[in-house]
Amino acid sequence: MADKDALSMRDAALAGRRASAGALAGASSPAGVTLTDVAREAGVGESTASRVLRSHGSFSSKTRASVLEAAARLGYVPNRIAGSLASTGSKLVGIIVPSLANIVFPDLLRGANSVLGKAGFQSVIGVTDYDLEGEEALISSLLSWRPAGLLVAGLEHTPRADAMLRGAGIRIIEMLDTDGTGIDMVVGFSNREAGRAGARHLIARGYRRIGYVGHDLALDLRAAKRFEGFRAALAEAGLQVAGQVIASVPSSIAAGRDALARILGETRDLDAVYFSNDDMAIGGYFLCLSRGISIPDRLALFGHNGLEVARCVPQPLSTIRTPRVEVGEASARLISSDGPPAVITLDFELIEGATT
Amino acid sequence: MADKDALSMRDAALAGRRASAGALAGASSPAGVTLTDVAREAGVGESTASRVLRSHGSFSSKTRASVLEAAARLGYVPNRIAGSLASTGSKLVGIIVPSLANIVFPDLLRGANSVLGKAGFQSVIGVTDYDLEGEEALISSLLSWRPAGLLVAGLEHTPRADAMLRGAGIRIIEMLDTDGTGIDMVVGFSNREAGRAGARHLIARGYRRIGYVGHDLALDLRAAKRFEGFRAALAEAGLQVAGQVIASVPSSIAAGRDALARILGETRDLDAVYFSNDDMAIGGYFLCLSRGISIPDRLALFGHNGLEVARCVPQPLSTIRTPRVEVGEASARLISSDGPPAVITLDFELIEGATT
DNA sequence: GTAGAACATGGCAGCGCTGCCATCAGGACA
DNA sequence: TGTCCTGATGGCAGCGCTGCCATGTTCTAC
Repeated sequence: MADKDALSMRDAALAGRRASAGALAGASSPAGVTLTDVAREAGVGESTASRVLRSHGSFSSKTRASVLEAAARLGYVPNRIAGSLASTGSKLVGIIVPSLANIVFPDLLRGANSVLGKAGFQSVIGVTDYDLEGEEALISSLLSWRPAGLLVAGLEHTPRADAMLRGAGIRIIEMLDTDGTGIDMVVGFSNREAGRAGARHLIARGYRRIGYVGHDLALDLRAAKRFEGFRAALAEAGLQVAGQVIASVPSSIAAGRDALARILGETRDLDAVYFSNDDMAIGGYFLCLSRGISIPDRLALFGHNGLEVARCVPQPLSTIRTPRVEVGEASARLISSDGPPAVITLDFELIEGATT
Repeated sequence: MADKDALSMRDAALAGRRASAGALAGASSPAGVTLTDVAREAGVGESTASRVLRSHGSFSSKTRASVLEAAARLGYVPNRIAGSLASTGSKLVGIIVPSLANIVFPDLLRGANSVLGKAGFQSVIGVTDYDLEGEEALISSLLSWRPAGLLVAGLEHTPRADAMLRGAGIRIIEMLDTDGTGIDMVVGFSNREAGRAGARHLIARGYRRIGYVGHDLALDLRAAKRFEGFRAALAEAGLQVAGQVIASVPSSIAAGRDALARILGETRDLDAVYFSNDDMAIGGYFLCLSRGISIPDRLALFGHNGLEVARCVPQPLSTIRTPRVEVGEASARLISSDGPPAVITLDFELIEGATT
């Protein structure tokens, strides 16, 4: 099927090139065609044309045909700015994420966007770079587009951002974190529990000198919560973090590799390392490969997220698969819901790979 | 100007902080505060309030203070829908990409979004899933928001999409591909040349039985162009593709791993494999690690994109670094440019890793 | 054959803002 | 002292569409 589609697409595309030039030349103005023009051309009233183009209300099939034809002939492109103003409700949905550099957030976006698209919404994105002040500015900016709803990653906001969200009068969905109090709807999982699960897994496998390798926790609040849960679970088992290195840069494979190198230099006899996420862990894994450190015999590695690369390395990484796409999808579905505020907790899954 | 705008808004926002809590309770509706309300509250005319809030035109500093204070007190959120309609020009920019699953496109988005954000634009995204019909629908949908410009990945479109783009009367930037004819502005690099460069590199290193491992070329038109260039360069050297496997799924690490396994089964004595991109190549690399196939002695690998993971594996992948973020940035900068149509070619860089 | 419902349609007032024009107070200048 | 210019301000007509209401028109049931 894919092949056939693609083939016909290609033909279509090629044909288009040739034909396009002449077509629009006839139209008076490029994007300046209004509903009034269409109505006049079709010989009907504005309201009727509007009804036909929105398939809303009643009209005869003859009218329908002539309006549609007129619209096509003029190359009419509806103006949703005007439509939204008139109907006071914009089919836009704002999505705010801290970063696009980590595949986690594109995954989230992907899930949300696919559901939103099908429901006729348009996603407007904002990237905070893990800066809550920036988030505040984005919220204010997005709100000015009078979106139908707002999806925001995380539960932490500045006081003003919080106030704006509460006062916005639209559905607000906070994503990826259930450790805290939400404003309206919350969709995610407990990072604290994820951290505990990782720790318990390592403990159950008999590891006792467990180190932590992380990235900037002051910025990545969810990673900080995992670390918290991780430490708590160690404490419950009478253990403590045997050593830690926290890179002061965003998480990345290179950062994980370098940070593991550092912790191995600083802390003797580690038998396992818990990483703030899979990017970092995979970096650690590569370091071990390079140095010939035997995994998991001499060192066990545990990550978080369940990225594809972590599943595909020769020894699949032990990690926790998080339902990122699903969180996006579920969040998007809530935009048009009218129920009371609620928290939706999706399960994460501990993957017992070959690195523990 | 953009900066000044932002500044005054910010002031307003800050002032609002303090007052908001109590004020909002008093305001009739949460987001229902209009410019008229602010003007009345401040004891000035609408136009004056509008001028102050946009830092546009002249007004006394006393007026400025009272308008800002009134806006803050009422928790005013400007309505850009109305603003855009009145000024016939929205600060929205549409960005259309084929996918979010491959980090290449989030990278592109990231570059574009960072520049656009600073210039006061809001990104509206659309994901086509590599489907040109879907792209057409998205273009039509995005155009209805009367964006200031549209960034689209790729040069190939359906005839209708092509016509819509040409007739939109806004800046259209086609990205990531310069092998073909653009509509307005084009920012990217030659995938064909990238393919040739890869082939020439392998040939120069003495490889002669070179295979190709790719993913669905009917969908990923740029990968197809690379393959084309790759074959052309081989032909110029009197060689041909020694064998090929094209996965009928989107590119992924797993797909690359499996496809390399297949080609090794099907084609004897390959000494190098050119992959459609780094994801696929890294999958191949992991297969070699698992099977103990010595790289590059028994098999050389070459990818495309220069992903982080490819740089961090024990033997850095030989590949071509593509300026994805830069393409996004450059494209975004063109949105507000008013020059004539042009093509901006950014350089890719061949990285001689350890796998060739 | 006719009331009443159900369909079809057009007119028009906004949605909240911006852009243009008109107005008016001062100061510079001859 | 009068003229002109500049700065500061308000009034108001739309931007293009939707929602409501009014006006036919056709159909159905008795």
